[in-house]
Order: sequence, then structure tokens, then C-alpha cells
Amino acid sequence: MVSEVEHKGARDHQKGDDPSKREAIVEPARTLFTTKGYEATTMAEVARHAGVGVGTVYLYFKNKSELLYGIKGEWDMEFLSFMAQPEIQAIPHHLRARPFIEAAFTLCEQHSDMVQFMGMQPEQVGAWFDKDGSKVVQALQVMFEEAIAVGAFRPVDAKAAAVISFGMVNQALLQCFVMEDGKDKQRYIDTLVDTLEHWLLTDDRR
Amino acid sequence: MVSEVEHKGARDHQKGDDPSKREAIVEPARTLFTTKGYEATTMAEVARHAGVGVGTVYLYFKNKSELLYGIKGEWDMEFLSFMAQPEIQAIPHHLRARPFIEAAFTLCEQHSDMVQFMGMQPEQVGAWFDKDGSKVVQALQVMFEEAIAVGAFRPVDAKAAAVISFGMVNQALLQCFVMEDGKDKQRYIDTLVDTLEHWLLTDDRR
Amino acid sequence: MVSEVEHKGARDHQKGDDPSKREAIVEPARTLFTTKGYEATTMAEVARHAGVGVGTVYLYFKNKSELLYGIKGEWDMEFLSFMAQPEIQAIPHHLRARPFIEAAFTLCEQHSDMVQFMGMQPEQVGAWFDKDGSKVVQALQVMFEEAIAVGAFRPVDAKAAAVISFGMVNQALLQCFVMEDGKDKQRYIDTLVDTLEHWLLTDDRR
Amino acid sequence: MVSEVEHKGARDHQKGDDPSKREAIVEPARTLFTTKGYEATTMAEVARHAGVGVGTVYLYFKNKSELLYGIKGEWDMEFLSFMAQPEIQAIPHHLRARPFIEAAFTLCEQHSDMVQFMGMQPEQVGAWFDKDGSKVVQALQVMFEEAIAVGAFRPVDAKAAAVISFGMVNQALLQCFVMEDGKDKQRYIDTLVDTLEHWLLTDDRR
DNA sequence: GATGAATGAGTCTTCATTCAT
DNA sequence: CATGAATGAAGACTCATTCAT
Repeated sequence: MVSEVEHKGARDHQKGDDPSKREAIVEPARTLFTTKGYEATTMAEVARHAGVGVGTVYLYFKNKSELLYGIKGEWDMEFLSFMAQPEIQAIPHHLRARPFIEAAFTLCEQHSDMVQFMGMQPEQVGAWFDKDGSKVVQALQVMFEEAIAVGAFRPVDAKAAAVISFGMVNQALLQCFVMEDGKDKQRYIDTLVDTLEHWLLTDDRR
Repeated sequence: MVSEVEHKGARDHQKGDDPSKREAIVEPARTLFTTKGYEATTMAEVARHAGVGVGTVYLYFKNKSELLYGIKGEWDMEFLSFMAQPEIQAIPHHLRARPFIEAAFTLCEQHSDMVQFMGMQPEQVGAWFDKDGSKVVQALQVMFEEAIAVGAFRPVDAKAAAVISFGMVNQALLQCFVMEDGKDKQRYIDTLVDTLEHWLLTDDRR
Repeated sequence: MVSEVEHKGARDHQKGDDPSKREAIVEPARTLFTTKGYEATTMAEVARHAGVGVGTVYLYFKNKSELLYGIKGEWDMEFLSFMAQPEIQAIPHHLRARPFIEAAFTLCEQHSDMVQFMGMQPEQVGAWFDKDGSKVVQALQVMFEEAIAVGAFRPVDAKAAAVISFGMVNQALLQCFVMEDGKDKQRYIDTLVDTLEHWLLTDDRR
Repeated sequence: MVSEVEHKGARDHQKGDDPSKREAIVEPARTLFTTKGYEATTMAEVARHAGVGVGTVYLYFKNKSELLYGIKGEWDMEFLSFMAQPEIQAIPHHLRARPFIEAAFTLCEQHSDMVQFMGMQPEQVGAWFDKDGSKVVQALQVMFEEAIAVGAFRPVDAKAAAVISFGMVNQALLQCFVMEDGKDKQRYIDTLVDTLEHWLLTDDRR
């Protein structure tokens, strides 16, 4: 309606496979879901903001839940791929806390509206949230197990630690970017790093 | 749509005055909101579970949002009054972690449905959530400031620490009671206590 | 909206139990379903013609299918109760054809719009049509079995005969009241009676 | 909305010209319409089963109704041409009942999905159904008039008899192939033949 | 001629809210 | 005060139809 969908040269479309159009839908959906809430956002709104027809949204996402899932999945992927980066993996565990936290904050600053989805309750969303815990928590657990194995971290319960650390970072991001305006970023980063280091590092490392 | 609720003939009763009936409405509302989610719960359901007519619910709460507000306020009160208990206050700060966490888990076990509200996002609910942060986080902050002042805790940023500790406990409760069935309670309690003690206690206290 | 819902004295309503209002919904629904077809009729139209809100229709019928089912069931009941009438049952089998056919035509004349539903296809309607055959066909089958047992009818296959006689009467009603304007009623009645008598009566009875 | 389909540039091809492709569309359309019902079948489904694009269907049929019209017409033609067969016409009227019924059942067994269309209500389909009655009934009427003229059939009302016989056969086919699985074919054939012979044949012929 | 991505009007259905009793 | 039948605005989703390629 606002003609922001350029006439791109290529022409081999699958059913709902144009990544640029998919992104054009996901982006306003993310903003609306986080701004107004999932239930309060209508598919028509998403479509209007995306500059496409309602039907088109359903061409790319089977239903409203799938749209949310797509957003959540996108974030997970982004976060996971960040954790898998060679640069991050190269850092010894006992020095990982700060760059890790800082990266998380930077990532969330770019998509500050996305923060809420990290802690989204399964009941509120439907069945798409895997009961075993989100991919992110699982990845954290694996990382903790490694760190404990190599003696970098104290021998804590890796599963519980993953949940707990996810919770503290998530809440800090929420407070920092959703409730406040992001101005106290450094304060939360510093405190989080302090928390993790005192909690997890073996005494000789601190 | 603005003001068409006033002008009640000439009755002099307040709107909803019977506290026991109010409680009879709030209680199932809490259960339903947390079990099925706010949007998925209908006023008719709340009324039916409360054993009153739909109209009666509107006698005590102007609308659905007000009902949610009532619940949130009640929970805050319950949590806050727990924190203000003499028994809790009597415990020295450096020994408070375990009884505090254990009490939180017990409290949440009793009202396991309530857990979700701790982390409820303001945007998802409406405008009723005070921007300054929840009462609970504020209370935690005060407690931390005291503990730091008396030298029981390391000198961390009390505000950030309140947010972070709230986040970790909340996420653990969520994982324990909502995602899982509460069976690993002890595991999460132990790890949380471990976290708090290593993070906050001064070295000579650990 | 047109204030045609009288303020009747009584006041003990169940959920959707006011028979007069139920009838006020069923009646236009029947007309619309038969005039425009089931799929082409919208619930909003039914509500508008009934002089009630859409929601009210859903108070009396769970969904569109149930509304159709209600209509079909109502017709079946009416037809069945007609067949069970003492006056009809009193007539000896070999003389039943004419009064029976005449009654059917009279009944359908009153609800001429209803005729189509007799022959409605199960697939077009959903799952509400019992596979064993409609109640009407079953009732006919029983009647045929009796008539054959007492020697009033020739020994034909009662089941097949019920289907066949239902088909011929139904098609005649359809032709007479739906395709034509009912003017040739007598012609169809006479031919149907002739058909049944020549087909079913034993030679000594004809 | 009235006339915005004309003004095609300057191509000189007729709309849909390839008869084999037309048949490739009609065939699955018939199956789907009869299996799932007209409204429940989507143009996309028809296209997919036909192995062509949606747009192609619209090249051969202006719209969904036209597609239905095409199917109905095709069936009528097939049935009519069956009735016009020399083999059938050669049989003397008083011996025609059985081969005729048997042929109808065989024909319907081959296209068992087509049965429903015989009795299709005009209102349910739209305006394409000629008010004068279906071609099939007309053909039957002609045949009856001939049979009566040559003294093969009793002098019944040919028009009504056509309707009635159409109804009985149609209902039997419906019951046999749609409601049941076709297993009792012989039972219905025998009873139909019995019906027709007792009803129509002159006493000296029976 | 074919195609199928895009469209948006139109459907059923839900549910917060009101108000007559 | 209490009730719950009635309401209709609003939402998710479908699908016939078009048109650029």
C-alpha cells in the first residue's frame, strides 16, 4: 500500500520462500508483538505494517502461532550462532563471562524489542515451546558442562545453572531495555559479570 | 464509551463490598489466568468457577484488566508480607539465602499457578504495571542495601543485584513448577543458594 | 432491533431454552438454507432475519452445523410423529397409500421450503446424518415389514422398498414444490398412489 | 464489479481450446465436487489434482460455477447418450426395465462419484440448472410417452411418472453407492425392476 | 498459453460488557 | 444486590479471482 516492495530482478518464487518478503513480515510482527503484546496484535495489523495483504502473511506463516514461532526461532538462531562463533569459542571459559554478556547486550540492543520473547511463557504461546527448555538454555547447559569438565567452573549443577543464568541475564535485559531505556546498560553488564565470576569461577581463577 | 457507567439511580452501597465474595472471585481468576493465560481466560469462566453470575464479577471489578490488577496486587502483598515477617527479618543476612529461597519455593508450591505473574511483562498486561519496577524488586533492593551496609554482602550494585536475583529465582521457579512438575525442587533450591552465597557473601563468610 | 420479541410474563430462562426464540431462529434459517443453500447462507443473515444478534444464535445452536441439524431433526420429528398418529395407524395397510401421500404433501406444503432437506446428501452436510439411513427411511421400512407380514403388501425387500418409496415421494415433492409452484400437486399425488398400489398391493387387493 | 473482465489485448486464441486438458480438469473436479462437496472443494485443489496451475483452470472455465456447469452437462450427455444407444432402443419397452436399471447401476458404479449430481438441487448450485427440469427427466418422459402409446405401459401420467421413476432410481443409487459401499447392488436392482414392472406393465405383460 | 503469488472481501465464531428482571 | 441472556464488535483464517512474468 506504501509501495515499499521493490521489483527485484529474480523471479523464481516458491510457495512462501521469498526471504526478503518473509523478513518484511517478520520485522513489523516482532515490533508489534513486543510493543502491544502477542494477543493484542492482529494479523491484519501485521499485514498492513508489512505492506502486504493478510493472505500473504498466511502464505509465509500457517497461522499466528507460526508467525510467533518464526520470530522466536529467528532470535534463537541468531543467539545460538553467536554462541557458536569461533571468536567466542576461542576464549577460555574463565574469561568468557564479560564478552559473552556484552555480546548479549549488544545483540539485544539491536533488536531491543525482541528481549521479551526470551522469557516468554509456554502457556501463553501454545505448543511451539519445547518442553525440554529452549535451545538457548540447552546450549548454555552444554557450555557449563564443558567449563566444569575442564575445571574452569566450580562443579555446580549444569542444568540448574543454565536456567539460573538465563534467568538473570534475561531479567537484566528486560529491565534494561524494556522497563528502562537502556541507559544503565553498563551497570547491569558489570553486575552480571560480577555475579557469574564470583558464582562460577574456581577460587584460584577469581 | 467514555462515561456511561455512572449515574446509578440512588443506591448508596459501594460497588463491591463483600471481601469474602471478592476473594471468591480473585482466587479462581488467579488460577485460570496463570493456567490458561490472561487472554485465554473468559470472564464467564471466572464467574462460573467463583460460583457467581457474570454480572457479579463486574460488580467487584470494573473490567477484565481491573481483575488482573487485583490479582497482581494481592500477590505482591502476599510476597511482601512474607519478606516482612519477623522470622525472616530475624535471620542474619549472611544466613538468609537458604531460608529465603526455600520459603519462596514453598510459597510458589502452594500457589504454583502464581509463578507466572512474577515475571509478567508490563506491555502484555496494559498500563497498570508501575514503571518504577515491581514492589518485589524494590523490596529486594532495600534488603540488599541493608545487607551491604552491615557488611554481610559484598558491595555490589543493589538495584542491579535485585533485578538479577529476582530474575534467577523467577526463572528457576518457572522452570521448576511450570515447565517441569516441581520434582527437581531441591536441585534448583540448592543451586540458587549456592549462586547467591558465592556471589554475594564476603569471602570470610563463605 | 425491530422489537418483535415480546416481553412475556415468564422469566425462568435456561441457557438457550426459550422455545419461542429458538423457533424464531429456526424458521428463517430453514427458509434461507433452502432458498439460498446451506453454504451460501451466513449466520449473520440468519440472525438478522430472526431479529436477534449473532451471538444469540450461538446461544441456541453451538455452530452452523448444529443449526442445520436442528432443522433436520425438527422435520424428522414432525414427519415421524405424523406417521405415528393413531389416525394413520388405524388405517389398514392396503388403504394407507393415499392418505399417507396426501398427508406428506400437506405437511410439505406447510413447510414447502423444507422439502430439500429430506434428500440432503450426507457429505454435503457433515457428520450429523446417521449412516444407517434417516429415521424416516427406517420408519418406512418397519411399516413395510408389518404390511408384508400381514399379507397386505407383496413380499418385497422392505429395506430397498423403503429407500425406493422415499426416493419417489421425495423427488415428487421436490419437483412439485421447489421446481414448480405446487400447482400440479394432485397430479403427483395421484401418480404416486397409483405407483404404490400397483407395486405393493397383492393382486386381490387392487 | 460488473464488467471488468473484457478488453483482452489482442490475442486471437479462444479461451480454453485443448479438449484433453479440459478433460484433465473436469475429471478431478467431478471427483472432488462429489466427494467433498461443491463448496468444500477449492479451485486450487482442482488445479493440483489436474496437474495444472490455478490460472489454467480459469482459462477453461470462467469461474467455479462454470466448472460445475461443465461437469453437470457432461454427465447429462453421457447419460442421455446411453439412453439413445441402439442396443437400448432395440429392446421392447416391456422388457426394458431390467437392462435399463442394470445399465444405470453399472454406469454409476464406474462413476460412483457422479451419483450425487443426479439429484442436485438447483438452488444449491446456482442459476445454471434449467427450470424446465433436467434433461434426464425429460428423456424419461419421452420414453414413457412412447411406451404408453404402444400399449407397453399402463396409461399413467408420463411427466409425473418420469419424476417418480427418476426419484426412486436416484435414491436407490444414492443409498447403494454413497451411503453404503455398493455391496447390495443386486438387491436394489431387483427391487427397482420389481417396482417398475408391477407399476407400469399392463397386466397381460407381467 | 501457463503459471501461481498476491490479494482482501467475507465467513464463522468468541467474549467482554450491558441491562432488564 | 445478583443474575445471565442478549449483544455485536472484532479477530483468525479461507479462497475465488487476478495479473505480472
